Amino acid sequence: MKTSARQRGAAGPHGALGTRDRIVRTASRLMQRQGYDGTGIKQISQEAEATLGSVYHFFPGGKQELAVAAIRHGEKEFADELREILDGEDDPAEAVVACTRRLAEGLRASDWVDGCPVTATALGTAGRVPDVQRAAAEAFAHWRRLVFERLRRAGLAEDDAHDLAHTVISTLEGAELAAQVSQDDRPLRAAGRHLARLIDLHRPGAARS
Amino acid sequence: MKTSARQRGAAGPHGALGTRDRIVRTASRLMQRQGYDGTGIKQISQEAEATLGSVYHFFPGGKQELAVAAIRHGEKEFADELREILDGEDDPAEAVVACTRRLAEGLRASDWVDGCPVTATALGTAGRVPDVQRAAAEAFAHWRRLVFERLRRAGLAEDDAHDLAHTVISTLEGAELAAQVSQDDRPLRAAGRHLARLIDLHRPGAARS
DNA sequence: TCCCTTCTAGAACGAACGCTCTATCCAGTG
DNA sequence: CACTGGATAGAGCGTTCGTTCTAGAAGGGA
Repeated sequence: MKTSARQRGAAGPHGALGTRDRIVRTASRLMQRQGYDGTGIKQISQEAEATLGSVYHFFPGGKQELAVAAIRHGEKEFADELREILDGEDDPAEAVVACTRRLAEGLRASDWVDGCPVTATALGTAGRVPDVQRAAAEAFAHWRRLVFERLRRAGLAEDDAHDLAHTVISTLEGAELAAQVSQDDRPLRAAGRHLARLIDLHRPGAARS
Repeated sequence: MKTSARQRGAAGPHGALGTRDRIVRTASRLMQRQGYDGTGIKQISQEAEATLGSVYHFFPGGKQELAVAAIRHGEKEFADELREILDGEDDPAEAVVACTRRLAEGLRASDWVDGCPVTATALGTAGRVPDVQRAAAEAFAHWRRLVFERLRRAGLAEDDAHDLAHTVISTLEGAELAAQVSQDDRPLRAAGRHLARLIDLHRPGAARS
């Protein structure tokens, strides 16, 4: 362990994380709430209990490189959660409903402030920062693949699973967004019910319309 | 007409609009692409061919008041489009598919830059600017009501229409977002197919699962 | 004619922005 | 001990931010 001996108080709200990790996590959290342009490097360095020098030491590419790292961090975090929930239920439809519940819990617990960690960062930079947009696209693709594999494991046909994975991710994102803006979890609950019904419709042996 | 005689060249890309209208439209368009924090008052005034004095004359509340006006403008614009599309098809499921097609066309035409006019503005200010968030929530509610009324007109039960309106708006928003980030209209096409199937399921006389 | 309101015009302010730069600290190596 | 290189520290750069302020220009009513 190279840097741990150098932690000053070792306390603070950041545990025993290295400086780089603290910066990335703080950047991810702040950009999730305030977007790319709304989050300053100095604010990140302060809340991460790092200094400006450290930020530019670890991210010579500046704010853009930091934003990419923040998006990738958010992507992995949500991917882990998604995997856990999807694998925690026997029925794929119930698993998706559990996802909507988890998203609603997270939103409510943060007073409707912490939405999708990728959306807010990516949306404010639409096209202006190609690296950020590419990282965001990869995040969506990754999450979609997790849903796709879960649906395949439940026996759905490849084409059906592929299309449904698209709609599951889109609807989760949109419902989380609508819930956040409306400060109301009804969009997420409706999304859960409807996605479950869509998945059931494509289960092997289910009645096709 | 009070101000029209005062238009300078009357030319420019803004037609014969009044100064206030030019400012609102420009603000809406810029915030749609760059978000709230990414869009400066000076940029708005320049692109609107107005001056800072004019901006603060019409919007004494400053950037926040201007953002609220921009969101309301975007809301009305999309509401008109939505109403037109929903009324343009006999079948409600086909109408929703037409919506996804229109969204895809708009995105592609702008090189995947112009997404939802409300989302980008509202997301960057999550909770920080209550007026903006309230305006965004009203926009979503308004669009949802349009879908709800269309579904009711097609004979759906009130509860079904209510829940479906939620999911239609959420999924349209999410799929537009995913399409924009991925620069690919597949999310919107999948969303259209699945939403249509959901609506068909709830048509009066349709087989219930 | 003069005044008043409405609207246009842009200089100027303090604050914050992203970023660069130099200086310092410390563990490891010889 | 001196030297090295990763990491920390923050003053300061030029620019832009949102906002304020004063001045002027264009009709309408007296």
